[in-house]
Amino acid sequence: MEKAYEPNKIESSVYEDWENASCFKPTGKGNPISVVIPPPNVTGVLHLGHALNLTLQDMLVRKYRLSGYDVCWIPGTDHAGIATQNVVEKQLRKQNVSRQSLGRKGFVDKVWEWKHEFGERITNQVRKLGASVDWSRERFTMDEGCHDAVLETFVDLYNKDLIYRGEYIINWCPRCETALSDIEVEHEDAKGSLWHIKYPVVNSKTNESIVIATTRPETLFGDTAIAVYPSDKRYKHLIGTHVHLPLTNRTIPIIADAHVDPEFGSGAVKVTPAHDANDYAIGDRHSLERIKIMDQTGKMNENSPDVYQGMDRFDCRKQLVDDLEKQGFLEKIEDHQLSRGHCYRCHTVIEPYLSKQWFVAMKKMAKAGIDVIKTGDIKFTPSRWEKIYFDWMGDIRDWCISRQIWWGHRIPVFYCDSCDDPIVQKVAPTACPNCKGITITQDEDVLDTWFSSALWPFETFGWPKQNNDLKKYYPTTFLITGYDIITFWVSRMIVMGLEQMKQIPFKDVYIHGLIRDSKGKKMSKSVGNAVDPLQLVDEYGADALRWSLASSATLGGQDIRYTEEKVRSCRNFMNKIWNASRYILMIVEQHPVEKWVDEAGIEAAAISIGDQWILSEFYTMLDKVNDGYEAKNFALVCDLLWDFIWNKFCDWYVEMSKFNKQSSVQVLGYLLVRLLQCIHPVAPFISETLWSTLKSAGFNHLGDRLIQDKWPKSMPNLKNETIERQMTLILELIRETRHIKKQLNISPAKDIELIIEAASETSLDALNWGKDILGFLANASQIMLESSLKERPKQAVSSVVQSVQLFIPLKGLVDIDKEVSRLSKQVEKIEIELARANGKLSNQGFLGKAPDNVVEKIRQTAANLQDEKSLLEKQLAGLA
RNA sequence: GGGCGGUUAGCUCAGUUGGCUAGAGUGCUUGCUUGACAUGCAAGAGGUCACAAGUUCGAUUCUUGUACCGCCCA
Repeated sequence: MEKAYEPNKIESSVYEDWENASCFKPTGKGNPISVVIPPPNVTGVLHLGHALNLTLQDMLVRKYRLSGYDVCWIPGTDHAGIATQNVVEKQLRKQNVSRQSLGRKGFVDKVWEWKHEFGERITNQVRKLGASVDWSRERFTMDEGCHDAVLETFVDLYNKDLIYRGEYIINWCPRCETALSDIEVEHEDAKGSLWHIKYPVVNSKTNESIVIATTRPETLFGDTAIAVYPSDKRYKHLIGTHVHLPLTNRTIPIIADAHVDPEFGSGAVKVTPAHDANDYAIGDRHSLERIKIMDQTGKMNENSPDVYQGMDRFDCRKQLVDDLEKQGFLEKIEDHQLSRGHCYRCHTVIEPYLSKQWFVAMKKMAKAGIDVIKTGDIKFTPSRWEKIYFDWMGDIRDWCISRQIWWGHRIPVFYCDSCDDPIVQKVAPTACPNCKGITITQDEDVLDTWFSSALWPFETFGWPKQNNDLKKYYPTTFLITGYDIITFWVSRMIVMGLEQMKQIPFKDVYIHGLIRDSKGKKMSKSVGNAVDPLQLVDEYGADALRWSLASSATLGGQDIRYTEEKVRSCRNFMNKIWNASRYILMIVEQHPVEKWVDEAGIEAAAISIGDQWILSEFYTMLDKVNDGYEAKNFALVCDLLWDFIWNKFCDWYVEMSKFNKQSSVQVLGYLLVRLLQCIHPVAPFISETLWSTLKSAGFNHLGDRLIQDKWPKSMPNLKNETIERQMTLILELIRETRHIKKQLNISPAKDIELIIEAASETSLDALNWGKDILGFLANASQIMLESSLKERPKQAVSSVVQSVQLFIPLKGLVDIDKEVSRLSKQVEKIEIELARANGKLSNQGFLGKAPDNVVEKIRQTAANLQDEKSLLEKQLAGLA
């Protein structure tokens, strides 16, 4: 074995072996457990958030697999409509090719080419992280099966009046040239202006004008009214009159509408029904005309005066404000804070735009989605996300699902040239069923990507085809994802699962935090603070990265600050495990084992008290680890394993075992095997590698692969609290002895003599069996143990540990003054604690109201402290 | 404007229904080529648990308020 663990030499071959041996496929035995991966964007690259997400799923999946379940974990990728189209378009632009010049079919072909070329990049990254997904079931949200599921759902929902088409104000991205759903718009506070513009009243004898305040002057050409609050005294007399629309020769009416806020700006607002959602509503109430003044790229169109036509909306704003001012229409400009919507894909400012789109009637379906959480059929961890979910679902708006792009599932709606009714069906009709017309065109739009991801938990198992997988694995067992896509994805899967499957899509939803940089900033490519997980895998190994992420996934689901130091420390831990194994193998080589014991034989093989202690500690830890998995407390699981392996097994037991290697070899080997089983879900590569090393080095009883082995069995009979407590005393005595040596500048290696007085029966007991260990690890070849010393040893340094007196005779090295000061300090410390305990015990309220066991504990503490204090004082007196 | 989360050691974070002397990793100090590991070993130092009030025999933990930081929604 190498002196240090070198992950990059072994990881890929280990993974290949698993894959070749079909280790990731369901065994077909045991209770089914099923999971679907949140499909990453097929054209994207893996970031640390994916790494965290995959690690957590893989931990549960591997734990379930070891525990004998029939685990089916489905991988896949998402076609990510707008994002992918943007990426490919950008590539084409470099070759001076536009999407339009290729035509729809040519462009879509290009995207498929791209997908075939780069799609494997991301799945290989998933492999690098060690995710044990069943690649034979890999899916893509645009593959044939998913396409069929999408068509089936669309047609079905349409027939049930749950999908409809209508002309409304939607969020339009003028750069992507498509509609977006409400949640695809990111709102940002921005500094803007409030322009006050004068609209001259028609035929006014007093040359009166009405001043409106607007944040978007360029939409002026689309104004079809001015609205004021009905009882507003300033404007009441003008209601019903008309005003000149500045810079045009149109006139528009002044209307009264109760939704106008008289406090805002001047109290009068311009109404632009085709470019603002509120104005649309006003326009609807007053039957106003809707005039679109921009084209789909955000440029002013033919409905604006000639001079502005073709101008970008923001250039137009500048020009228009300039012109208004020159012609005296601009009253004033005020600073104004506003919230501005941006496209979540390209960050362009969203244009509210009147447009005919397809919608899913979420309002009608939301209640069922809320109920399954209320009843507890679906549980969110941490539960606070349930409230977020309720808020969103309770106030939901219908979901705009049509996108004016080419890459995606084309909407299965067909229009006949000769009649009006749309034909909605999975297969393109050859003739119109109404009028037999044969000129039929398909709807140009594709569906929102999230529409297909919403079907992911059942389309991946073959739906709408009914098959065994679907029967066996739906609903899935759990879902792990980040809180940023609860609304985008989780909520929609729930709604669609209930609608199409009549069953929830998953039972447990674990929501983890997002990964941020070391300063708490969101990681992003454009800011340049994004970290490539693959680079970390190369440098530190996948296991180290996985461990660092899993140990940050606490129950609270807080965001995680990434630091490379953390990964490095986990790499060190992997190396520790590697070297502990290396040591044990060396011992096994020196002391070959004929037959390794199993659970049935380990008790008899645990000869020394150290053996019994470490087994007890191990099984205590194992039970806690099992509870940790139950609670999905990933960080706790990691901490428990780390603490046991490093701080108990390596630091103490392995060191103790050097006292008698021959007798310890069984327990060393027994525990090493079980530790590898325990760490396998978090650190699959190193554990599998060590497993095969062990197998070829005398551990003949091991199965071929750890991944297919078993999770360790609990052994309550090997847990022994007394031994654990007694060992604590021995370890503390060792520590205290080393401490004294250090304080007196005595080499730790120097052999010394120990004189110990243990007055109580339990401590005397502990020392009787533990004194060999004490002597060995504290370098004391002579130990004198008494229940009661006749006199204080002369020329000795002393201390008290758990009411046990410790003397180290050191002729000529004892400095009385220093000893007095050292022991006095200890007394002082104890006195503080003692005062606190006695304070409680003299408090009638405490004695009367605190539970008996608590009172008893404090009594015991006080007695122990008192005891230690007296002993220390006795030692002080003896020094004089 | 509404909601959520956070504030614990120099740094990054745990802390399970209120109860033994508040923990870990990292960093720091000191000493170690101890026959697995310097990616290590040993021994240490380091905290008025943001602040204030309240509930309680008892508050890092529960309630309210304040301050600051972050996120989501409008």
